[in-house]
Amino acid sequence: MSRLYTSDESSSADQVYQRLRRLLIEGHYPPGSRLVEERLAQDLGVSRTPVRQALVRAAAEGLVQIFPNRGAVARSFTIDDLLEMYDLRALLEGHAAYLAAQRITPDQLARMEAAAAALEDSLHRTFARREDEVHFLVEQNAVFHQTIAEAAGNQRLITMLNQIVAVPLQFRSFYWYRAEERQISNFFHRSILNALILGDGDRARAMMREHIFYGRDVLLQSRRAESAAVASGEENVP
Amino acid sequence: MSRLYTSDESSSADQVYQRLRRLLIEGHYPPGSRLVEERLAQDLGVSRTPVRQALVRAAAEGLVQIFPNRGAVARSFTIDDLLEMYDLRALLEGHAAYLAAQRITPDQLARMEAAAAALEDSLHRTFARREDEVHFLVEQNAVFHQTIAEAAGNQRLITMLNQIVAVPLQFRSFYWYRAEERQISNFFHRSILNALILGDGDRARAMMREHIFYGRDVLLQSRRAESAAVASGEENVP
DNA sequence: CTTGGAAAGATTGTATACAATATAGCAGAG
DNA sequence: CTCTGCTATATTGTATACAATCTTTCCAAG
Repeated sequence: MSRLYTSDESSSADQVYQRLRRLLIEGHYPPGSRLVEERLAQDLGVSRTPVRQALVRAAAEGLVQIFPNRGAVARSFTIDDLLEMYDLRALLEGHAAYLAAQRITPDQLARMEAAAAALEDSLHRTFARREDEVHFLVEQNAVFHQTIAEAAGNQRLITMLNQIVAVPLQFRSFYWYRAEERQISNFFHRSILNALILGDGDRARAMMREHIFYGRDVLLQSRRAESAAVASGEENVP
Repeated sequence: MSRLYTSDESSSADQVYQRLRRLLIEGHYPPGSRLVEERLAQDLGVSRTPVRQALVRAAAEGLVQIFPNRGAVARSFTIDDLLEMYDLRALLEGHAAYLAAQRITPDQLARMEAAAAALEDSLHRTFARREDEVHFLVEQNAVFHQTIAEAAGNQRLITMLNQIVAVPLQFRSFYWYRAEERQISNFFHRSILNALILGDGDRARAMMREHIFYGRDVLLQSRRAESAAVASGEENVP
């Protein structure tokens, strides 16, 4: 029997899905907005067929909600939703850190070290646009966390984390605004890194959990401030 | 704006997905077999369009693998895959049990009690067909575990557990064959139940983890026996 | 002025047709 | 006899057409 491809999935209207996902995460199609298939098809330059598949997939991932005969809506997150997700994230990433402590390779450690250093340096750098800065920070942060998941050596854990972390950036970007929070975040990164170097899984888990709960609290704080602002007369759905 | 439906998803070719899922879990279309769209369409009495969507969804859930331009295959699980899944299941269900200890309602406890009792009684009952027995046991067991997930009060946790537990029954059914293992399993159920009644989250988690690891070990043992049998000249893919 | 209901419009759900791609089988050269 | 390349077949991927369903609008009755 001829060998089937080893790769999971790639190329073609899988790209439609990737683009849709990106659009959702980056905040075009804001939470709560309707996702009319024809419109998406035109935006992405394809027919409705691949769009539909992408929507089904995004729904399975929790990024959109599909109401039968009524269409898809970019998922909106209540505060309770965010609490649930962060709770699971702490559980899963904490576990990932625990596992990683016993298996991480020097190469992976180096990658994490580089990401942590980049985040620290960025405090003293200036960027052309605020957007660029946020993008850079989000990316380096993703490298740090994804490397841990990778080092844990559990493919399904990686998949689950990708699902959980796929919350629209909109909700997370403010996180990177203030210097104080970034410094604390950097401190957590260093603590986690140290624990991993020492092979101390318990400590790595504990620090990772605290790191994530800290992020959650910052998010909720700003979320509350935002909803207060909205309550005073600001609208975001056309 | 008129209120959108609260229900998540139901009715229509969502049913195609449910049926496909069932077929996969129950072992028609055994692991590794090709899932040709047209054939599935005929089997289910619809066109390829809804079948394709169901396949995409099943792929997102990990039940099938889709190879671009080459079609879908009922996912086959290596021993490592099973280890990964049980590791996560212990983590997630353990956490669910921990959370449930603080929030479970008398009604939910009663449901679990009934399921546990049904599993105990079944040891002394006779069924018309072995199949019926396995079906009954799997169902009661599902009630027990799903109620805990429900009591944990985290919707996303429920979703994730559904994904993890969706391993083809084929792999799990043997689990119910021997009386000794069933007795031990029942004992774990009672231990978990007690911990929940007492509101002791730590113990509930610990017992749940052991329960799941025990199931894993039984599974792996029989899996190894089975693969030894296959090695001696038995084929299952036409 | 509000409410009920029917018709028009918009959008989703499914089937089918066709294009793109991979697989298998066969022929011919080495 | 084996290996390479070409053609035929099977299957997937996408677009489009039409049916089913929901939403909105408008008008009449209360």
